[in-house]
Amino acid sequence: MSSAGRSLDGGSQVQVAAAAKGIPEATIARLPVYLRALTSLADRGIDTISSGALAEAAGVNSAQLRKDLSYLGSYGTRGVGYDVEYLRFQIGREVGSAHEWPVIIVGLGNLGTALANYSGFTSRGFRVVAMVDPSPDLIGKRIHGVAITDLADLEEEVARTGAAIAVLATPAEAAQAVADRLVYLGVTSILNFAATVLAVPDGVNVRKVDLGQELQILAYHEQRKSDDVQRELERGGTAQ
Amino acid sequence: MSSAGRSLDGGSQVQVAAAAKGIPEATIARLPVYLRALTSLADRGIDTISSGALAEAAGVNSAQLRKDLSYLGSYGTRGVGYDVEYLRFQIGREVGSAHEWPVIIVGLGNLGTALANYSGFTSRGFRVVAMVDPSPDLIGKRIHGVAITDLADLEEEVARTGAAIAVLATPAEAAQAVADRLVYLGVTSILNFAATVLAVPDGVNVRKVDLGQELQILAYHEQRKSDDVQRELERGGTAQ
DNA sequence: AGAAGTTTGTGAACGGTTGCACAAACTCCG
DNA sequence: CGGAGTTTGTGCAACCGTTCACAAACTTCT
Ligand SMILES: NC(=O)c1ccc[n+]([C@@H]2O[C@H](COP(=O)([O-])OP(=O)(O)OC[C@H]3O[C@@H](n4cnc5c(N)ncnc54)[C@H](O)[C@@H]3O)[C@@H](O)[C@H]2O)c1
Ligand SMILES: NC(=O)c1ccc[n+]([C@@H]2O[C@H](COP(=O)([O-])OP(=O)(O)OC[C@H]3O[C@@H](n4cnc5c(N)ncnc54)[C@H](O)[C@@H]3O)[C@@H](O)[C@H]2O)c1
Repeated sequence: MSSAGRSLDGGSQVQVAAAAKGIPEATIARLPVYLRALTSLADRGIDTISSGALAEAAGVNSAQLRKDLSYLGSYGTRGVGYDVEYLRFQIGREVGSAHEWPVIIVGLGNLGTALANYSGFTSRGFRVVAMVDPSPDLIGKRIHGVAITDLADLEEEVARTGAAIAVLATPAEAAQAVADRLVYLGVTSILNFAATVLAVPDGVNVRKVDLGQELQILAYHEQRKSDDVQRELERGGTAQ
Repeated sequence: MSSAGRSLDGGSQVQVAAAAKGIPEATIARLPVYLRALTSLADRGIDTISSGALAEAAGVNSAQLRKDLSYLGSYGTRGVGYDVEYLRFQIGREVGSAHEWPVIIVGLGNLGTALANYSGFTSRGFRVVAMVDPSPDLIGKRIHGVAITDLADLEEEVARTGAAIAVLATPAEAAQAVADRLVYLGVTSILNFAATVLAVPDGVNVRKVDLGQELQILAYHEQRKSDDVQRELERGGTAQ
């Protein structure tokens, strides 16, 4: 039960909910980066910026930035640039930070607790409205004024808070079962920290964050770097 | 100082160290996923698997899996499949989990501490050999037998441990300065958790993990889901 | 007002990634 | 031993994402 249309994930985090309107997935992934850069600029009192400067702040090519923004509309002025505050508003509206999203965290071990304590959450339009864990040691504890409740009460908590976004920080073995329950309860977005591939029906978006995977990608490149040095030494030493 | 060839990051995590040999970056990003699936299979006593079954476990298309593996060599047997243990060894060798990589963590607040406590680290070929933080409350504390040292001793710690991979979990404001020092000390791979764009010279690989970004991508899709419902209601109500 | 300078928005070319479809290579069974 | 069945490895075509390059639209200066 509950492993219908797949829509799995695996390395490339691309999966669309239904038939998309038009903005490419790659662009969507960059919008938050632009938003952060704009916020930083606004904080420093800058109110107009060119695509070149904003692109540099966001770490992308300026043509790419302009193309990305062009999917949202024509919010710049030729010969001038973009109004920081206005552009921020427009991207924010697109990304959905107009209203505050209620989020439920499942699993409050090492990682889940760190996430719950994280303040950067709030400033980006998310609020942790519920936290559940089966451990008696954790139930009742409060983080930022919200109490941890029993995993058994997951149903009530989701219903009570209306959270559509869940953060999964349980052991890998438990992740799929929890995800199934969440999906059944109407959760349609899951951020998965457990090192496992989640099967969810179509219409549910899953993004995974896998620290081990990231490190292994870095290790691969490290490996190649030392391989190269090795090869160079050999070439120098025993010149064929 | 120290912002030479850029090699920045921004949404799409693609950046190659030098001139790559041949394996596409997209494939490299999936190898750890395959590795994890193979380990899980091996634990369950399965010793042979077809591309179809492995692809399902990894959440990818079977043609893609076969193509990915073909970059490494011909490790399968037609009509049979892949030997789990052998394939695991081969991918592991490629990814660099043959030897254990020393890793230094900078910044041991909420997140850094959670990472340091994380055991899944070790099982994937990484060992936290040093942890530094400027806070007097943290210096001297031990996690898994390793003591937290003063940020001022960063130079000695990197030299002593020979770590080429660093994990950055400092506040965003401090990240660039720490990265500059790390790069100067010879660190060539950085996993960045701070919500900021790092500028590093060519030859240094940066991967970033940004929880806020991930949530905002999910929020975007949530937004569109409710937009769709909205539009449908309107269409039903005031049928033009 | 007109010319020179600046910067956006986008068509078009390019390069990388994915998935199909099928020959080649194997196993199994009669 | 030969034919049926299975599964890999890969050429190829479609797709997606990135970057170049330039006209259009604006500002500024004279
Ligand atoms: N800690 C890290 O830095 C880190 C990094 C990357 C990935 N992860 C992954 O994140 C997950 C959590 O890691 P952690 O270090 O916090 O582990 P942890 O063991 O500290 O915490 C797991 C928590 O989940 C709870 N739990 C157990 N069974 C549950 C269930 N069926 N439903 C809901 N909750 C349940 C436990 O009570 C515990 O509080 C793991 O899958 C881990 O692989 C952790
Ligand atoms: N906690 C999370 O769940 C979470 C999630 C996503 C991103 N982040 C990001 O990760 C980073 C760390 O988050 P956190 O919640 O652990 O913050 P934190 O404030 O709990 O920890 C930051 C740590 O960095 C140390 N530090 C301060 N200045 C430093 C410097 N110059 N060099 C080295 N260390 C320094 C501090 O002493 C502290 O221990 C932040 O950039 C945050 O935005 C955190």
